[in-house]
Amino acid sequence: MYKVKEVANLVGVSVRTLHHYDEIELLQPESITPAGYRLYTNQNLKRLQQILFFKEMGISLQQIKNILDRPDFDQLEALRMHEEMLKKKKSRIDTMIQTVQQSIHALEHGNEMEETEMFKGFDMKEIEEHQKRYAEEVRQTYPNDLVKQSEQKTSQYTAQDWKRIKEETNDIYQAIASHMSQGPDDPEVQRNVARWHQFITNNFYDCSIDIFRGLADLYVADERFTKNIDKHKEGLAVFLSEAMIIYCDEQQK
Amino acid sequence: MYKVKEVANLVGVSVRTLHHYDEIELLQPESITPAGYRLYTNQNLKRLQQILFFKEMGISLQQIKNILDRPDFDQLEALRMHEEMLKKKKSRIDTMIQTVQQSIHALEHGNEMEETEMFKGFDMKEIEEHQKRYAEEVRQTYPNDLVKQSEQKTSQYTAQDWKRIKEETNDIYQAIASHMSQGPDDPEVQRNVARWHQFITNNFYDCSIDIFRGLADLYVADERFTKNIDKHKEGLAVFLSEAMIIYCDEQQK
DNA sequence: CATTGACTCTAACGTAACGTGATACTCTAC
DNA sequence: GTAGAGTATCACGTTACGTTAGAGTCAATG
Repeated sequence: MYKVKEVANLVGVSVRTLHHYDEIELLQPESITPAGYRLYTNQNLKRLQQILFFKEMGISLQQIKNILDRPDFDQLEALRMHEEMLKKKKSRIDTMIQTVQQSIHALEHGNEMEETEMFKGFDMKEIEEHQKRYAEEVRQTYPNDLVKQSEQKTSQYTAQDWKRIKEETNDIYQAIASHMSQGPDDPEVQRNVARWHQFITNNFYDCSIDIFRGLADLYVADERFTKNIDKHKEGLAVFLSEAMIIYCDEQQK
Repeated sequence: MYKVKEVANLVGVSVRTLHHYDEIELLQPESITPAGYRLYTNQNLKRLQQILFFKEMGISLQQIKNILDRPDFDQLEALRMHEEMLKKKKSRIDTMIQTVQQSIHALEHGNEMEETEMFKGFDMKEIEEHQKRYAEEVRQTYPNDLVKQSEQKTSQYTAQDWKRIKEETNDIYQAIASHMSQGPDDPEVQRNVARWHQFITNNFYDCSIDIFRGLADLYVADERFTKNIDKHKEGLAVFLSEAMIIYCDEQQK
């Protein structure tokens, strides 16, 4: 069992960082003493290691939380991707070292470098590509059979069907959005989440509770979803996601 | 001559980044078209290269500006330090790669890693040390003879002298602080900056205009100075620095 | 010559991930 | 018993842009 400063020293982060991670429920201590002190275990440290690897990859803390909270999170697979990413970062730094050495050489010999040569290595494109790909893999939640089921159903939809679907979607989202101040476990919010669940099963595919839970993650993990949902109301995606998780917890009692 | 998007593409930064650098006077385009378009030259690109190297070192944009604006900025020396820093970053990533490989190995074989082993490489201490040392070297503005002159003078000061010096310092700072809203070129502000200049010469060392200008840089480049001065009023260090530079420009006309 | 799409500008709000400082309680070594 | 280190919460501040909006500019095209 470790106290907060012990963890901070061991790992090389600040106490404030650990407090922050606790606040956002990214890394919550295993237990709390009567005085309110945080106590961390080896299990916490393992999760913290993963967090730091993901951070090194440039993944946001919210996304890291979503990843680590997934029931099907594959630690070994994640470690392999971390290794790949670190090798890419190393390669980028190697390129930058070459650039700086060529810059030194050019300066010492009064030469001019090509513009494209001057900036080799700074480009974050390759790393950002990797981040994107990883995020893409992480949010690949749909089993193929669901995609097929959905495609089978929707391929027969008329424009009228889509209009109805869009209207009902808006209706449900607005109903949930208008109760954001009541909290995600508000009965009215939960009623509409149930509507949403039923709506997906009626119109797209058989949506089990586990799949619905995965969808909740997706709404915040995939910024395209987040953006789209937040068009109804700022912050709705996070709120809806939380409400869906509460709903799933209730259904699975 | 390049337009803003051309530079952005060549270098791998965003247009917004270049706008931002222009706004804070870190990288100002060589010229502006009648339509207000920014035009960059090869000289701008060279400075941008330096900026990106310093950014890679984790130096703040304000500090980068201070460094690059110094008349005695040594580009070759800076490039050498960039190389050194990049090698340290590479070394850190190598350590992290080893950590992740050992983590994979431990997981595959059902072993437990030592806590200290789990977090090797994450620690930014060595890199932060390097940043600090670099910042230290950058703000080493005092020639040794001034330090000696100051030490010679102040070694004879009594407690009464120090009391008087402290009071006069406070007096000058308060006078300047109370005119911050008037702008750094306000006559009253400039009068007190002259007082400050004379005060340093009277009490510490012969303070030439160039040295005074260097001191102005130091007040914002060295966060210990910044913090100390800002105790009088938030933002006073930056304001005083600007006022001192205006004063020096006036003196050197 | 008008149009259009890409590019450019300024302005301003928003954001993530903490740092920092204040205040008060807790714990442990001396 | 005490002092210093460690712990808690709270809340404001910060950096470095991203993003959006609205409007002007430019060059290719029909």
